[in-house]
Amino acid sequence: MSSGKRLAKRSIIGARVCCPHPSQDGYFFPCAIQATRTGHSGQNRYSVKFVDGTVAEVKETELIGQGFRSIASIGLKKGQKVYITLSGKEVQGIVISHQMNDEVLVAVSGQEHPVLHVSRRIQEVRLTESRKSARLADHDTDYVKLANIHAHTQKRAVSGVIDVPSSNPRKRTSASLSEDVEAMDEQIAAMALTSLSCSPVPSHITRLQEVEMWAAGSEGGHSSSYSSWDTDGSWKSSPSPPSRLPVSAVPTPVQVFTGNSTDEGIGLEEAFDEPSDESSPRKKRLPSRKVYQCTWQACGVVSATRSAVERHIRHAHLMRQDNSDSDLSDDHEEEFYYTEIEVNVDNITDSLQHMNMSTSPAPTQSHMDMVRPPHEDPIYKDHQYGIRPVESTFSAPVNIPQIQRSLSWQASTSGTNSVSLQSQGYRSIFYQRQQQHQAASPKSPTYLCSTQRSSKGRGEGRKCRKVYGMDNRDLWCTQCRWKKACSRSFDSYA
DNA sequence: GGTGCCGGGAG
DNA sequence: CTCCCGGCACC
Repeated sequence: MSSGKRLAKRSIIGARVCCPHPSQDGYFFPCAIQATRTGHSGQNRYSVKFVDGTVAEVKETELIGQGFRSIASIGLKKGQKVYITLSGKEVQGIVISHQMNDEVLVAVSGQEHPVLHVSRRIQEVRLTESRKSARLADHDTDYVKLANIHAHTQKRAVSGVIDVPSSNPRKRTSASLSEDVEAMDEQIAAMALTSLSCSPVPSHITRLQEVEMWAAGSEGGHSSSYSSWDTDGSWKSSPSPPSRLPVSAVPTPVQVFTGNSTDEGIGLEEAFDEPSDESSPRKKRLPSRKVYQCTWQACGVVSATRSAVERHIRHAHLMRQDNSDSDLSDDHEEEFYYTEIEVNVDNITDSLQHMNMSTSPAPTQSHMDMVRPPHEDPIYKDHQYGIRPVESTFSAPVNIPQIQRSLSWQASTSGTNSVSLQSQGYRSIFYQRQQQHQAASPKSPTYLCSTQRSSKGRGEGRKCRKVYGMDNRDLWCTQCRWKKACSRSFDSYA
């Protein structure tokens, strides 16, 4: 944009549009129109330039953007990077599914919160960034780290996958899951690894992977660049911003939201969202506390205590009237149907209110899952892994086998650089948890809620020192570093 | 001896 | 405030 030649006011040249990237099979990427000409058939053809410098000539009908086709006219493939508005902020996400009814399930990831699954109408999904928020900038940072770690692992595919939502996902067999894994690996990984240097966390990447990659990426020496539209309308490309790994962010379960499109009042979004008041430098250090959300399909009831949510699940979903006075049933089945949410104390009141409003039991309470015995749940079969994902209302559960695969390749590829330090720190948590849960019960979940420390005697929880070791003191929570009461709860669940 | 963390001090 | 650490109670 320094040609000095002034473009006509309405010139299409330079317009930001999106079109399928020639080397990214069907995935739409932002690009800028460089030139236009009229083809033989009278149809306009456009020369566009992508972020990565790729120039392609495309037909007018391939362009998505103002004056061209609208996003609503296309089908979004899973893995497509998109932007949506979440609580008034624009966030990056990855398409998990684009349903026939034009509903798009998007996985959004942030710094101090789990991966969110957000549903949006196709019209509300954008292929390009419409504005740059501080929050989004942070996301960019994280995603660059992901790109870094991908590069570090010599482009080995992250074995994450988006589970194809089916009418009844629970009936899917392990075999079909595995097939999906294989089928999607190539596609998704290719997108994540190649020109998508600023790609968001692929939704299919489990929380574990995500954390590990974050951790690993923060030390990444690989200079991947990230690009975005600058305010002057030109592409800006810069080296990876300094990493700001949220070390203190304890892995928390994937959160699933059946968020409506109005962007209002989703509890976790409140915590996720940053208040306009940025004046306090200590914002990110706000103490947080945990609430417990029922993950039974279409429920989402939030309780302040674990026992409360367990009671809710036991009575409302498991239809158990027995054990009414104990916190857990004999088989602890209710443990699988809630998840822990960490919210800032400042936000918690609002969060709870909002969550109760926006994720209150949906009218689909009569879901067929209620009549399906738990042992038919494929998820149950995966408990051998000791990892229990939260199920999505949109039937896009995290795929368990991937976690295993991820662990294995992470283990085999770590140690090539300083990356391994932090990722190992996190990995150890999960390994230890796995072992503990396996020992405790074959059904024991991993992503489990930490106990409130106050209810446990001192030393019963697992602290940063134990988890990370003295060598990784920088991974400890601040409290532990200061020899104060650990602010994290590595639940020993024993 | 290792660990978790209270209490208190320095800046 | 943040950051650090002596020292104590547990294990």
